[in-house]
Amino acid sequence: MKLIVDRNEDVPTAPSPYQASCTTCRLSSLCLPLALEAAEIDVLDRIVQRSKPLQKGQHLYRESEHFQSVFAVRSGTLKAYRTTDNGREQVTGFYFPGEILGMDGIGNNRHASSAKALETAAVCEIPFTALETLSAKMPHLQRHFFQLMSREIAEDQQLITLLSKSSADARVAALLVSISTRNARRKLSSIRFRLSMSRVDIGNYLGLTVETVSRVFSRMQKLGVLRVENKEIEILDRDALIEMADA
Amino acid sequence: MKLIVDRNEDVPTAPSPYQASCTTCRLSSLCLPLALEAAEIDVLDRIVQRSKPLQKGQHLYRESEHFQSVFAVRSGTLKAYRTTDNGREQVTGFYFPGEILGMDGIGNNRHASSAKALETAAVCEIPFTALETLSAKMPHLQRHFFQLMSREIAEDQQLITLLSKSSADARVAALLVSISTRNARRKLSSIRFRLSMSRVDIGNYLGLTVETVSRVFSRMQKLGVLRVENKEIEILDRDALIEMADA
DNA sequence: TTGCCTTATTGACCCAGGTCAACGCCCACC
DNA sequence: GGTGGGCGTTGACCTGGGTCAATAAGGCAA
Repeated sequence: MKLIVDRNEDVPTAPSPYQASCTTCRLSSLCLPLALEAAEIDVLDRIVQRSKPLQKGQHLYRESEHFQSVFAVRSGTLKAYRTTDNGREQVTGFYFPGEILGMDGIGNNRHASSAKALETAAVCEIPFTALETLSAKMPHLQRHFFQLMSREIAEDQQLITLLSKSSADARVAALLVSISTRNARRKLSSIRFRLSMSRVDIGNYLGLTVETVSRVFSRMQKLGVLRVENKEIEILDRDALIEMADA
Repeated sequence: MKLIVDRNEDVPTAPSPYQASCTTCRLSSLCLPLALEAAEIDVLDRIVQRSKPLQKGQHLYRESEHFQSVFAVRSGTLKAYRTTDNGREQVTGFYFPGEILGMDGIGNNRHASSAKALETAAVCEIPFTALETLSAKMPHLQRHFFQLMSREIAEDQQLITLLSKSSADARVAALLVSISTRNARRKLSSIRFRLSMSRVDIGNYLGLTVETVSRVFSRMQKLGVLRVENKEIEILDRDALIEMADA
């Protein structure tokens, strides 16, 4: 039997192609416009570029390409990853609707990672020089963007902590709790959802092999913490999961 | 026999207590003033607060304390670390002269990590609201601060990559190369230096036990890549070390 | 100087998770 | 609606690094 899950379609409501505006976007409370006043949102809106959705597997940008913009996810999921000197791939993050990616490129004017769509995905492109100019004029925006970058640092540090010592169980649990929490922010179910990423991506992100990820899922299912059916996840015991995440 | 190492004393040159100014500071080419014009540096200088040096073991700030300022290291070394829910400590970074720390606190107005001096250390305090105000007026400063934060993100991602899959040898090698490179930026020897952090801190930072760190040092010494005498390190074969770092 | 305490090294043993291999199941494409 | 190729699961075995323990070597106080 299939788990029935409320899918987040994130369909733009306006008629025109790829159209949407920050004012009407239902993600504006998570995204850049947060903390801006109506008039300010209009100004921001004018620099944001919306284009045709990415297909699954398509790149938004690639490592070491010239950096020009940061991006906000409107729908779908993307993964960011970098390639090590010896050719290994390392997933550094997953990005869901309302989240911003590409900020790691500001430092050296080239992208420090690649970003690829895990499913059909729509993004808003925010040209960085325009954002800078606007930030200098709109203190709220400047503040908010500093905060977004800071949070990305703090989240990376959390991942560092996770990778540094935690067991395989704790890593997987932590990822599931994170996805669950982020779903809740977007008013989606925090206990039933569809994993848009493959086991390979999960393992790569968490520093584990596919086999281990698979075994952890099986084990958690046996313990009655999760229900797993392919990519569909149901969290049966959230407290236990949170417990496992910091063991 | 002891390795003889040029120590970086970083003594302020001016007479007044803890005095220094961004204009005369020999680290200004690495630190915030970078990319600013002389007149702009003076303005920045006026918001920077210098205070009495920290003693070894003393905290600069603690996790979850109210966030007010970021800090630039003037001399000495600090480590940043966070405490996990289950009480484990995780070192998230080491900070050398010319580097900025505390940026992870901007996101939620409280410090996301603690910072502690590994030896006597002097820092410049940069009140964040003042920095924000100044940034809005000085595009170069705003740009530079965005870049600094972005680089912190990119560096954290590099650490994530390191922790995710690399062997113990690769981790230690990568840390040594990093310290070596950062020393070079400060015009110090890139092949002979003193580790200001303990083996425990190194292990904690790299997700290894003290024993493993110790064994790696011994092994590298046996291979003729390093010379290790307590905290004094001499890199004998930098290329081999770089090679090991991405194995 | 002595002595104590913290930090580092080394060895012996063990285990979580990696590796290798086989297999089943989806689903995408003829 | 069949079939091929990826993706996921499971089992058996192996190994890098963790754990535990003993010892050495600094470093600081008195």
